[in-house]
Amino acid sequence: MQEPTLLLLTALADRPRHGYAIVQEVLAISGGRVRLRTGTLYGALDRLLKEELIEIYSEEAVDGRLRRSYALTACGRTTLTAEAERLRATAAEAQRRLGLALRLPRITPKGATT
Amino acid sequence: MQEPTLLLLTALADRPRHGYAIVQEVLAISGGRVRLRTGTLYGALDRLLKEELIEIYSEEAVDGRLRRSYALTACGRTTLTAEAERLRATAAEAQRRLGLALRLPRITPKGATT
DNA sequence: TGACATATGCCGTTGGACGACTTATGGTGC
DNA sequence: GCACCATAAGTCGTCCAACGGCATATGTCA
Repeated sequence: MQEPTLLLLTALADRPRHGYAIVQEVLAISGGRVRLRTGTLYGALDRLLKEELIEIYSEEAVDGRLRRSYALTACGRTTLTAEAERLRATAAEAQRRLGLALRLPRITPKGATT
Repeated sequence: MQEPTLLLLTALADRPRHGYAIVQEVLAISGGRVRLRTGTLYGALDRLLKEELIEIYSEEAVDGRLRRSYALTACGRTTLTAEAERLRATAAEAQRRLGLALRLPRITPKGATT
């Protein structure tokens, strides 16, 4: 699972949200770093609905325009929990290894002037 | 940055490694979950060389066959550090939100028999 | 009136990951 | 002696998630 998808699920973790609110929430979660494109958003929503990780929570007509809100399914919650744990472990291992780094002699293959 | 790439950089975080050793290391780091295909590996190595996140550390001829080993550059190390921190923060936020989950009434949009 | 936020959605492109394949050596077991 | 697996490096075509751009519509504020 890639970051945009994971952030999307995270945005639904505390409560259901509609499309535009998801974009705002992902922006907040990621500290302004990830601005979901609507192409990514609705593509991902369709995919996640198909995979039954999310479901339509409500459909209201606001000014004759459909407003859908989406929620995590139980399966989606389980998946997000697992993904978050996997991510945490991967990040921890990377940080551990960065700390372990050996101070190796720097070989300069092309005879660069060091 | 996607997971395979991040794991590849992580595999180089403690010391230089050649291609096959990277595959083994990524397998270990990920707890047997991620088996890098050689297509992914050499594609990523080429890309990361171009981006100067990694460099060729040594080239020895073993039995007339070239064996290259790759190392993180300073830039690669910085990037990996940043990516790991970003990942850690994302995972933490997901876990926090999973804990925050509201117990909302379950709306069953299609009149499903609960 | 024009700009911007809110809000939903489609479509074509791109790029990273993937699966399958090739080549080569050395060791282990039958 | 031969088959099979581990080690080792690499290519190529495909696929799909993400992306950028676009269309559409309403409400609000200057």
